[in-house]
Amino acid sequence: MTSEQRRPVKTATTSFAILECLKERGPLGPTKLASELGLAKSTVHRHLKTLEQEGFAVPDEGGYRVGLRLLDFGIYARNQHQFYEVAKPKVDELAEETGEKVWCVTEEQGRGFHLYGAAGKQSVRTPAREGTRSYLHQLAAGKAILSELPDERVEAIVDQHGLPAKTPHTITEVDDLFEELETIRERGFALNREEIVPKLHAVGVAVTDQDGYPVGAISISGPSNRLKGERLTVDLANLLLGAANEVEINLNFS
Amino acid sequence: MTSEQRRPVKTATTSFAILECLKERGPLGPTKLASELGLAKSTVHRHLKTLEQEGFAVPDEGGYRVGLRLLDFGIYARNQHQFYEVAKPKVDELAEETGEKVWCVTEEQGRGFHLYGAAGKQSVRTPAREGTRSYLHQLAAGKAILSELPDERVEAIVDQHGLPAKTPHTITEVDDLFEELETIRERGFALNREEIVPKLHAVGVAVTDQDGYPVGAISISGPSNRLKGERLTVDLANLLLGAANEVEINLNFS
DNA sequence: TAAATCTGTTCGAACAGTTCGAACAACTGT
DNA sequence: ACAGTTGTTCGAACTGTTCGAACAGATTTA
Repeated sequence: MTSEQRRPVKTATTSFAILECLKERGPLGPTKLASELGLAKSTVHRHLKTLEQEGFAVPDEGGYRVGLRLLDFGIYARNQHQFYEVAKPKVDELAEETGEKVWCVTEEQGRGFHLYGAAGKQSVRTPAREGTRSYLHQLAAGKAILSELPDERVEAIVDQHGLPAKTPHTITEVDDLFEELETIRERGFALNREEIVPKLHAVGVAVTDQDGYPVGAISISGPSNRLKGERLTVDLANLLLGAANEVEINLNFS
Repeated sequence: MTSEQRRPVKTATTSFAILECLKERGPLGPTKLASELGLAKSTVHRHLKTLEQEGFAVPDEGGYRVGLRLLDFGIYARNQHQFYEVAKPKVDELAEETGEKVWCVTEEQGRGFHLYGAAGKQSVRTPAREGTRSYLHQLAAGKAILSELPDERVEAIVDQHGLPAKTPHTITEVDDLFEELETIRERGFALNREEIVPKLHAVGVAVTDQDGYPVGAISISGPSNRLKGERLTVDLANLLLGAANEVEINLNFS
């Protein structure tokens, strides 16, 4: 589907690489960026000035940082998903009700994107953040989405992105994944037990449109000693199933 | 300060122009984009494929749209501002308390960026959105920020961006602007009376750091027939002044 | 205080990469 | 089935990017 491209626009690619580097390694100047990316100082300099003119990079003490212009684009991208605006109030509600961290996640290009998260009173800090891109098989919400996708789509996604591991519990074999997806389809919700972060558990339920295609998923995550047993697989799971169902109905009338 | 650049990276610029066009004119294909931007179809096609590979553009029915990868960058850019995380809870609180729309805004490259907004119960819909970039002189929050900047910085900003009008009430003369800023400094808060949207009023108060430099501003906006008289210039203004003061204290201890 | 060592910036030439148009393939709708 | 549209591929011309070296400015060291 999204196969390798023959001739990407190399110049644009380096501009993006610079932005990526600014995001990953904090504020940097031309010199450090150049050595980091294996480019000439002057080349990076010219790119930075262009990025600055566009508002995508901003000079800061210690170098350049990612500019707020990108927030404009990012928020716009999020608002395009009607799933976001419908799910958001439900996510807030669930966070309030459960006290845990609640996320809504959607799929794009075979990856999971954290659209919106709400933190309940006793919620723990996780590496996830709004906008974060994750592998679908490493998320409860992601597995819930995968379970509603046609098998050939799942295969294409695995082909493209693989099944990289984050912890010893991450699913890394295709057969295991399909088995897991079958289980999820049977019981209606997905579980995540330390598959992305040690000591972190989660439940996830997919939200589908009228055609049964998954537009996203909602998940609740928290410490493994609190999210276990019946609380996880009955109380929270049922809460989520109800919420997802409501979102589905609201989606069909908007 | 940010003067015209001699030789911008033209190729990168066209990639950005394509993204901008996708944001402004909704999903488009290579053909329409090409005619819109005055480029060859094949050129746009190659750029789109590159953008897709990077996750910045995504194929959709009817063409390409802006990808969620940009949300990742945008949210990161927002999180870099400690003003955001400190002001956010206060903005929520003010929205709850007043029932109106409350924003926190920061300045970057002489423009105002809407970092975060909360909608109170009776709040009205405005063109602003999270991430939106506006001219500082058209916003209550923006004028509050300008009032705390050194005069030469204000002059540089006016030089660079001008004083474009949105309504007949927008300030368009430099002298008027400086007079207004002086008034704002005297009374401590900024007012906006239909200067950006007809029938929309707002109050804004700047938040400064230890050195007195403005890191942003908070504003309350709503319909002109509700935000007027003492409610606007006494009740809401005092509420904002208190909130801004709290944010300033919290900023100094984080 | 001056030398030394960073960093960011400018410039021209060589090369690499982008741009364009035309031709082809894949769809859509009539 | 056909006409009109859109998306895609390809090679050649040329424009624009890349690089290294040299300069200026700032910061640190002796």
